[in-house]
Amino acid sequence: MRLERREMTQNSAATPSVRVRFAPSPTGFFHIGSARTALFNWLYARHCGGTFILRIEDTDKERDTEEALRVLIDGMRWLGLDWDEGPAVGGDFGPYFQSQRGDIYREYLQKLHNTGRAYEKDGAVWFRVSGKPALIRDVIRGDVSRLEEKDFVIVRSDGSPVFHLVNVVDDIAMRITHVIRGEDHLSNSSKHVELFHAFGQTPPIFAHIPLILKTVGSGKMSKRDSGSLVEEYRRRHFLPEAVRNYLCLLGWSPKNDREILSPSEMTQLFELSGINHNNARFDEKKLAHMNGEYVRRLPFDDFCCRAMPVLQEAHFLDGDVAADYIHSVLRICQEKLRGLEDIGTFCAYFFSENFPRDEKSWEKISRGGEPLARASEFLRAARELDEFAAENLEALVQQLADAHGRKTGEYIHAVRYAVSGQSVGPGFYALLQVLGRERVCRRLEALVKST
RNA sequence: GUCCCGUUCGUCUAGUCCGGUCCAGGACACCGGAUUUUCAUUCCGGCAACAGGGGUUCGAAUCCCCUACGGGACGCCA
Repeated sequence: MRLERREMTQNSAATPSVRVRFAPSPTGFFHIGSARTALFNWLYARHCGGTFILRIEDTDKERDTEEALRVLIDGMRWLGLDWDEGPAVGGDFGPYFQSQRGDIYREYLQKLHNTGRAYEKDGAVWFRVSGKPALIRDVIRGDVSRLEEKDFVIVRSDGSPVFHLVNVVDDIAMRITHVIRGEDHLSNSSKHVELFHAFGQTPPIFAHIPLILKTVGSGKMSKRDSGSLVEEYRRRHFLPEAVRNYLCLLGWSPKNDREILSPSEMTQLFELSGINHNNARFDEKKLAHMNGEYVRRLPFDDFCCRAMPVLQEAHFLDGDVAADYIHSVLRICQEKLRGLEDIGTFCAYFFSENFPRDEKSWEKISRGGEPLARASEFLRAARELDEFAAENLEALVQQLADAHGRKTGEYIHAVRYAVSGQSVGPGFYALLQVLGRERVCRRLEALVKST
């Protein structure tokens, strides 16, 4: 795979190898919008056989960067966005933390002083603009011209360099070919283009991607909005591949009506020119739907591996639970789950006698018949059954229904509620078989006696 | 206020560059039906959009202009 990519770049000899970067500042959160920016950079690098760089813009000393960096790195890894250069992996253009690049910034700043483009005022260093409109070459928007009218600060009076300067210097020093970032930076880009020219450099190609808007209300999504943080989905046991898949479809489309895409399909089809121009509203329901689809499609073994931590977290496995039993439960539940986070409520009655009961379903069942009577009839018959297996149970319910002139559904509803407290769940007969005769009869007895 | 970007079903989008095959396709959500057990699974069906107005053209969702609306940026934040 790696070799193939290298070959591809060599074949398109005229274009230098693509180098893109994701340059977050560690704030302690990994915003879903940042994640998508990272994803688009990653996809483009992988598509072109280029290099994906992770650069940490940690110029704010106030924050607890240790912990904040962890959130970022964990989030990136969780989403499967591996970087070729950056923290933990190194590279030829480091260091990859801006807090460690002071000498490089001073060196570049000197160039601006030498050419008269930088001057001091009020203790800060200012950049002298050219007075001409900057041309922003953007693969998504086309050419955008913008006049940067006023000089701006590039080094604060406390000596620390400003974002605009370090961003451009790093992009030059790291030989970035494409700057893929949020549209909120489009207006900044005229400043950056001016700086590139002042350093005697051709600016990189820009790709300003549309923003992600709040689900309801106006404005872009912020970290305060529900569902806006990557770590939240991780905590809720969403599958990272589902989150990644949803994110790549927000502002980009493979143009063939396909939605579930494997990573290799994604990287193969991804093009910057195919990115939309307009902002997209975030839709948690669609994400949840996609997550459910991924969960149901998981190979069973894989599903088990991912479900185990969820069972543990719900304390379902605190006692001694046989591995076979767990597997049987998971086997019948997988096809019905909307997401791993539902396991807590969906599977509780398999592991505890102290499971929640949905009173509303009971009322509904009671309105339509006499569930207690059906439960008693079933209980008597179930005790006598030779073998407590799905086929036998199905035959038994059919017999009861025939004998009493009732619908099988009446027995099923009553018994399901008695043993699970729910009106929904896995296939009924499989459910009983997995629970086993002893547990089923005990729960039926409890219900019949209690009323 | 100034500058920049945008505008197809409620939402994400295909179609726009290269005008006719689009009385606009897919998906989520919603509504209905089927699976003679439910359902949150699966299958089938339904609802629903080219922001408005002017051009150009035999013909415009697609090209041009204006208006309206939405978004972003205007920091010694990043």
